[in-house]
Amino acid sequence: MPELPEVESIKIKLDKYLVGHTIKKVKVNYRKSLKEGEKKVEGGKVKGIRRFGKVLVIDLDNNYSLVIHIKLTGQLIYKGPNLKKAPEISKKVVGGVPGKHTHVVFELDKDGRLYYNDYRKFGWIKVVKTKDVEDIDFIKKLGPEPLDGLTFEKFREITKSTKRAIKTLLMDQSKIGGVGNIYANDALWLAKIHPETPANNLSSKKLKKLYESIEEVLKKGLKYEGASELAFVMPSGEEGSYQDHTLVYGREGETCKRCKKEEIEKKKVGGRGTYFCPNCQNKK
DNA sequence: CAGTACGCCTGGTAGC
DNA sequence: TGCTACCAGGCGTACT
Repeated sequence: MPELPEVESIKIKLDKYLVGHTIKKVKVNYRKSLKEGEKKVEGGKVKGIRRFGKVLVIDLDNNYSLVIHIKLTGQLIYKGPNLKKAPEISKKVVGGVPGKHTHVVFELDKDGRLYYNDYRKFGWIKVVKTKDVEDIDFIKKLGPEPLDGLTFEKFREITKSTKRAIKTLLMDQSKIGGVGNIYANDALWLAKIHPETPANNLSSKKLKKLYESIEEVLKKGLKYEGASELAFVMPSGEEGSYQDHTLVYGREGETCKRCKKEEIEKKKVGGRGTYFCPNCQNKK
């Protein structure tokens, strides 16, 4: 599911394609995706793209911004002059572009288009004044980011303050911003920590290893431009490739890459599918 | 206050 | 084959 590396990969592409374009018209096909205010962005020229955790912000030169959370299956697909050759659109773009899951269409100048697809309709787009972006609830509550601002001291403080399962804590956006299921699973495997270990039971040594592991898996995710499982694609319509390089995520039944002794197990932790090696990641 | 269950959605899949 | 029932999953909300 789109997490920090996936959303950052989208951001990098949007920076390339969108900046300089003017939004001419916005068409909303499904009201829950964009509730109100779309007229306010018409006529605005894209100045830049920002990311806060898993949220994207498109800043315009008319003092308004688009804040976008693509949740599980949202897709932002660009067509226009800044994408020279039309790439092959992944079949993960269910229904096509535009298609039956295209809920919002941004018509741009120079005959460009930005399509918002979302087949499960969990994602949202908000129109807010640029100066108010950091005041919207989701961003205001967001914890520090692993690759930008989360120090080890802060990480230790967060983990020491609760007995919740470490994996659930890693995915709590109000504690740490940007980590979701894929990278939480992989970081815990890399640090050899059982996902259900109470956060405040981890030794300093384990914590340090986990802190470094989170950074490592996120960087690897960025290198491969995110994991295209479910519906993640970049604005070009192309997939990322981290799904081919996950450490444990999605590898139920496969032999552990490290110990080569046990098979990866899957169980629910805090209601989420969780993968781990019962040999490497013991509870001690 | 901290922690958890539920609802939002639809494509995919298991079971018949 | 075709039908139904159920599930995943980020996050807001309601509840304990």
